[in-house]
Amino acid sequence: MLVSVASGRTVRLSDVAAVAGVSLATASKALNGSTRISQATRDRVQAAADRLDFRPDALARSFASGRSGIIGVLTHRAKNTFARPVTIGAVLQLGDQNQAALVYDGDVNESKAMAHSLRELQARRIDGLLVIGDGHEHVSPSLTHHFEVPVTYVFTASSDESDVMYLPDNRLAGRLATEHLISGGSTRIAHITGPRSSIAAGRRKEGMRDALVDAGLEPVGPVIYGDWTRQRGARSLTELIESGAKFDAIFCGNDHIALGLIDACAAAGIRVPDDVALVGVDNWEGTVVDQPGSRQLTSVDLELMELGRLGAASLLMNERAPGEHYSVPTLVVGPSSRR
Amino acid sequence: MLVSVASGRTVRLSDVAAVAGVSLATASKALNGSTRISQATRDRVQAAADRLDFRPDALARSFASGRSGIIGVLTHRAKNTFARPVTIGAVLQLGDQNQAALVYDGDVNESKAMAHSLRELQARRIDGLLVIGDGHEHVSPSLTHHFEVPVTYVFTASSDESDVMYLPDNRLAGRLATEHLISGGSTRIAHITGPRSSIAAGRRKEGMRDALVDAGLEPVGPVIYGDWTRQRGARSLTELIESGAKFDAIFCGNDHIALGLIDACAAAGIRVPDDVALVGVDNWEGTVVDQPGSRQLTSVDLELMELGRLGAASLLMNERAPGEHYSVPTLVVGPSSRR
DNA sequence: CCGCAATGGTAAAGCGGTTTCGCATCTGAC
DNA sequence: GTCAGATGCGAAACCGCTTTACCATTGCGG
Repeated sequence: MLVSVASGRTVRLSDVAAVAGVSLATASKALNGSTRISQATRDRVQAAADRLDFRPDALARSFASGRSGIIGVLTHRAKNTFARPVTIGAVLQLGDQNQAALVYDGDVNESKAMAHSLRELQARRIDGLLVIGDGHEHVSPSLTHHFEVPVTYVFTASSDESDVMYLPDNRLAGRLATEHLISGGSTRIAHITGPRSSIAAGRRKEGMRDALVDAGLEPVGPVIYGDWTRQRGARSLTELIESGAKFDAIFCGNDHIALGLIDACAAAGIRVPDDVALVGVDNWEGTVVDQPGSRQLTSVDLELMELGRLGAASLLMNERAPGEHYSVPTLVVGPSSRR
Repeated sequence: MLVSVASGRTVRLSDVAAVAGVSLATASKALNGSTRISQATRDRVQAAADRLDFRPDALARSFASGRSGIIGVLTHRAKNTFARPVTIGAVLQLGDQNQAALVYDGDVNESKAMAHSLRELQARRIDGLLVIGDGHEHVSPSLTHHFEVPVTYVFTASSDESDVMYLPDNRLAGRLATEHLISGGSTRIAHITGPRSSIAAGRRKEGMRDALVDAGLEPVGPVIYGDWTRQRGARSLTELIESGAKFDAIFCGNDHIALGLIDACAAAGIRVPDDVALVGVDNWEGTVVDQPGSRQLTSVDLELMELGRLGAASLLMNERAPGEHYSVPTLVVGPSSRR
């Protein structure tokens, strides 16, 4: 129905060679892109291969050529983090390129389990390694020198700046959010975000500042640092108000904070978006299923799945530029900023 | 820091054999579990292997033994569905068992792309195939006869009942939700759910009925079928009220419907949970990040990641029981039912 | 025409293990 | 003391393809 499975025995390269009337080696070269073979022969072999429905035994091919077709993936607590869409993206991209993924989950800080994973990966003759972090909160120790194959860091920075890294463009995210608020008419924009130690938070703030400068606006109130949770977001509102700042919009470091602010505003009688427009980051409402009508927030989507895809694809490229590369965030508009 | 990588060249079995003073064949047999080898020799070889830090080249081993160490995974639109946690669980489980995952994403209904994926998988000499569906809405066509390796269906039923299937226990989910409402004091429980065609919806309803029967209660009002969306959930409330039913709780087929009902109740001046207690299914609020305080709903978590793990693990078992197997759902209590 | 380079193709050597098969050696029974 | 059977080990085949020699043509300039 779906596929007429090959009848009987599997077709070997030797069969193709026999049918085409050439030697094994010639057949191999004809099918792979070697020069030093006439076009006529190449066509003949190709025809024979097509007719026999030849599919090379990937395992044997790997073995002979030294490439396993397997990419190692090291995730940092993939279970309950934002790394999940990244991992999904990476795995799908690898599949698109016919590469298998050997995924080890662990905690970068548990060096014992980590060591075990690393050794397992080394033994597997993987063709490349993808290290998937947990956002851009900190810097991860570089593992590159442990491997002879390309290593890419996704969703985390490596301690070695010459490593290949793929990160969400947090700075641009901050800019997009802020520009959106400005274009909606806001002129007094405050900022409530995650921990001061978070690199991502820092970059988002920079992006906000860029946008403000471009628009000739001044920041309003102190930047309120906290953690990424809903409750903390709610409490931060009080803090912001007590600072005496007068604001008509808040750029929230992430969606949880923004949701906390929605609660807090409701409690304080502040109308959203009429009195205060809110924008968050992560688009986590859209992460699972994006159904119209289920959205509360305007948010910047960091395109994490795309990030995973980019990172995975980088491993198979010939020319790999060191340093940071970015996925491009997109703005998703919801009721919290729509006036 | 993390690992002191083996110095210099990789250790081959021949090295081990040389050090142990035995032949290649003997070394191989000693390390794998062959009988016909003396315990003394076995120990000697093992010691040598340990000392040299020998790790067999997985690729060569695969090639010789015929097992690739790769499991094929066929997902149905993994991008934007509930299949994502299932896929993550499967991939992590495979990693735990040192198996690589070759993931192809597609639409089961697009037979052309599907055929391509299947052929690719067949060529890869995969050791098993995991078919990941998109819930238990319909029945998927069985692919088992296309492969000579074990095939497991996860998160979907196969058209062949003798296939190995892993599904969420939707019936138990319905029972858990209903029993929770009953234990909270509700006696008049209505039901608003997804499409009549959905197998999952049907089972959840059955589970609800089981619990009602056990408690000596009668169903209240007609079962309202619709789709799984928030808006539709909201509209269904009107429909339920117009039916004339008097209810003090609603078991919602999923969380989106439940969220729609929360909106609709608020608009209609019905207090949740005081006037009407609500329970949903999916626990999608907890799917991304479960932070205290960010929860609105009581919901039954279908444990989809665990489901993926179970399915993946089944491929490597020796004895595979045909038919349906279940992951056990858990109840997560939130404000929507807490009185 | 001869020699050399370029070209098309083949035979054979891996790749790094596992597994079969056969030869020793050792054991124990008669 | 012999001989059958069990046991331990090593030589060699093998998995299916890639790749590196190397040989045989052909083409061309001198």
